[in-house]
Amino acid sequence: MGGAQGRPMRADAARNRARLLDAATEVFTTRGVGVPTEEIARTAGVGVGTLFRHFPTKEALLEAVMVRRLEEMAVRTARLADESEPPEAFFACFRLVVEQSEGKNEFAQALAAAGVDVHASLHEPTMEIQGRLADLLTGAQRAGAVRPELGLPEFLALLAGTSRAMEQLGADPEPRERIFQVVFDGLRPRRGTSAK
Amino acid sequence: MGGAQGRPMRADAARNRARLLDAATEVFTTRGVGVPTEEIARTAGVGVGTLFRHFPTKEALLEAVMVRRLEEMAVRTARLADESEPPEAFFACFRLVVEQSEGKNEFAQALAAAGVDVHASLHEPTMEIQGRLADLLTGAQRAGAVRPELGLPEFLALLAGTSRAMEQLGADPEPRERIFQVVFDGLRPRRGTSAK
Amino acid sequence: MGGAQGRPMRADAARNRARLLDAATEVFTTRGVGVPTEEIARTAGVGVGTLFRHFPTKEALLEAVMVRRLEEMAVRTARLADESEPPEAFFACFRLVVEQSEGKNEFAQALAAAGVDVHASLHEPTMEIQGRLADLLTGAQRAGAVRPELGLPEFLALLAGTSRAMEQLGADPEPRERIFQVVFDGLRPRRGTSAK
Amino acid sequence: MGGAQGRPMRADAARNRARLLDAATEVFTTRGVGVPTEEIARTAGVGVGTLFRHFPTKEALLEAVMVRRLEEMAVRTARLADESEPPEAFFACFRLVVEQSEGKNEFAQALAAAGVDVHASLHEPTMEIQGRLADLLTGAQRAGAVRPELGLPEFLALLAGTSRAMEQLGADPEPRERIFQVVFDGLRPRRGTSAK
DNA sequence: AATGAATGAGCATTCATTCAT
DNA sequence: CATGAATGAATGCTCATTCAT
Repeated sequence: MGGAQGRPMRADAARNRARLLDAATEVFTTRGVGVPTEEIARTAGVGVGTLFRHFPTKEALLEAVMVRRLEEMAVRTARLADESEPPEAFFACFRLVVEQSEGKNEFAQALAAAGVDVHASLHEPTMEIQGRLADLLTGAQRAGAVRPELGLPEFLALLAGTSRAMEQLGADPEPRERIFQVVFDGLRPRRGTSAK
Repeated sequence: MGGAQGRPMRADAARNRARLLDAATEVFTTRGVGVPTEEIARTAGVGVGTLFRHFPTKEALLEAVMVRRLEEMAVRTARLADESEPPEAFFACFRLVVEQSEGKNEFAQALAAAGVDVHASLHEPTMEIQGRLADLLTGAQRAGAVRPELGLPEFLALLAGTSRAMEQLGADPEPRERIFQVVFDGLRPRRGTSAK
Repeated sequence: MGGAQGRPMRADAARNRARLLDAATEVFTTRGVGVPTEEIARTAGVGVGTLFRHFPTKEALLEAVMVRRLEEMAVRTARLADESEPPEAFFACFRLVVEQSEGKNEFAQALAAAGVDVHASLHEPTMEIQGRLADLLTGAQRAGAVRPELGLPEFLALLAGTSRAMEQLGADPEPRERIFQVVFDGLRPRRGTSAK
Repeated sequence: MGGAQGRPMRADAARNRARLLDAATEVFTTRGVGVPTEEIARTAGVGVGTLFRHFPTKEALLEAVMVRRLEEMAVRTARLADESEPPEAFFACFRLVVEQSEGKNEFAQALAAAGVDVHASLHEPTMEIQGRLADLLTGAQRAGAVRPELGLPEFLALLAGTSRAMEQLGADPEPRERIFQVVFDGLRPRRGTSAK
């Protein structure tokens, strides 16, 4: 599955598609989803027509950007999960997802505003990541590293929230690290609770 | 200060202004900042002309909505801070601000996207709240209830992030409470650290 | 019924609406339905926004133009039918409809291409005119002035066809008159048939 | 004259040209001249590039379609004229032209809208048919079967108009026949006139 | 002061035509 | 020669803002 369509797509077409995705990611992230399509095309170094040949709708472009980010995240999450043991993998993936999600919040809102719910093409990678995160959560909880009462929804909400906090904080690494300390400490089981 | 212009503003004008603010708050919060001004006017039961007489710009209306929310928050924060002692006041205000901020995130982004930085009229109430929050933070830190290494920026970022997490979580109180538990526990000083 | 909406519409708004209809009629008739909306607005002396305030769609404008022509035609047809006796009224209305329909053919095609069938607002005046024409036809047939085997569809088709012929012929009255002679003579009952 | 360029055109090129003409005839007739060129190419089973190699312009394609139809009509008209005597030939050709012209009206309008007048390449076959029709008309008039006062322009206008009437009427043969009866009877000389 | 009609710059999208593969 | 990706001018429509009533 994945990119296996009928024809293999011409070299230049593939390059333009990639350029458009890169440009859109960059522009949407830094300047918001309100930027004119024409500007995205210009940033990618192609004409508007090309943009609309590859993505029939501005919304479709937005979606494709998100799908790609989600897929990348899925791959990296999977790799991290394989490399380390449950508790470490859990926290490493938490960091990864938070950092990869920065600037993506607006996308989701824009998409949600457009269609009734999240689009079909987003569903698959979303589910894949969520499944992996659910496994990491349970693993870390079994290992006693994370409070057992937390469910997947709270975990995902914490990811989104931490990402939002980072957006507000800027690039300076020290304050960012302090935010992670707060959240990670908060995730650990309470002494009294587990000890009793 | 505030609305002290030359004339005291006619009664019906004041009522229209209030209606517009209410309508804008409602509409922006539930349907986003992209809603046409005309619709806000209709919701308020006035014509567009009236809207633009009171707020010279859509952005100005957005700003006024935020100012009002911030002012309300300042008042309620002040009351809370007076009623209880530092550590309790700190956590109570944290809850208050988080709950009052839900749905407001998009506003801030829209405003930030428009002007270079936060606008002048927002500066005053923002400063007031921040000042109060800063006091609460230092008070709680002195009382040993909050990690001493946290600065105001991290605190504000945590507020924004927690609010974001709540937006994602919906209205069910139990998961929301678990989020608060995580963040509040994370805010407390580490055993080892304080023991030294 | 008819134009009786809630409010009576401001004077300038009514004038602009009329101007737009006039301009659209003129421009669509002489240069086809492909002309940009902007040009119609310019011809009417208003901005595009005004055009779209009055007619939410280019197609809606097209429709309104046709409705007005049909309504005018209904009125004039009714007047003619009242002034004269069946056979004369029939032929007089035939001429009238043919002359009023010139240039209108393309409209109908454009509308038909857009929606599946003729739009709701066109239905009423269309039905009114068709009803009147049906009455005229039967009246003329009873008076023995028109071949009895002709149905309403053939009659309407002949109207459209004669109008088309006139479009091709230009303004010179003599050839036009000869076309009418051919069609009118052809409409009369055959000797043999009526003699029986 | 005609298609006599330098090279005789490769076999596959000729086949593509024919396919394109067929596809264009089909598509223009059934769905109007507004259909994108790409779709015509797809229908023909070739790429757009090929279309534009054979016909430098969409308009040129339109023209070529009409030329071919006119040429076919010229051939069939000639054959009919040879097979029968003046009056019968006249009416047979009238039927033929009317039936062949259905759906073609829009083409002519589109072409007329584009250039100032009918294009050069259309001139030759148009003249040929018109000459033949003129001969048929005079022949039928000499034989006393058609009103002598009718000129070629009126005749052509009647052809166009009858064709338009048929378009409106649909495929049911009985009403169509009644239209022909009306027009043919109308074309015959008036008793009183000829009796004098 | 309130109203809502008018305005027009701005945007997403289409499509005839060109050109690299 | 064929292909179909690339192009960008053109178009219908929206919406913040102005202004006549």
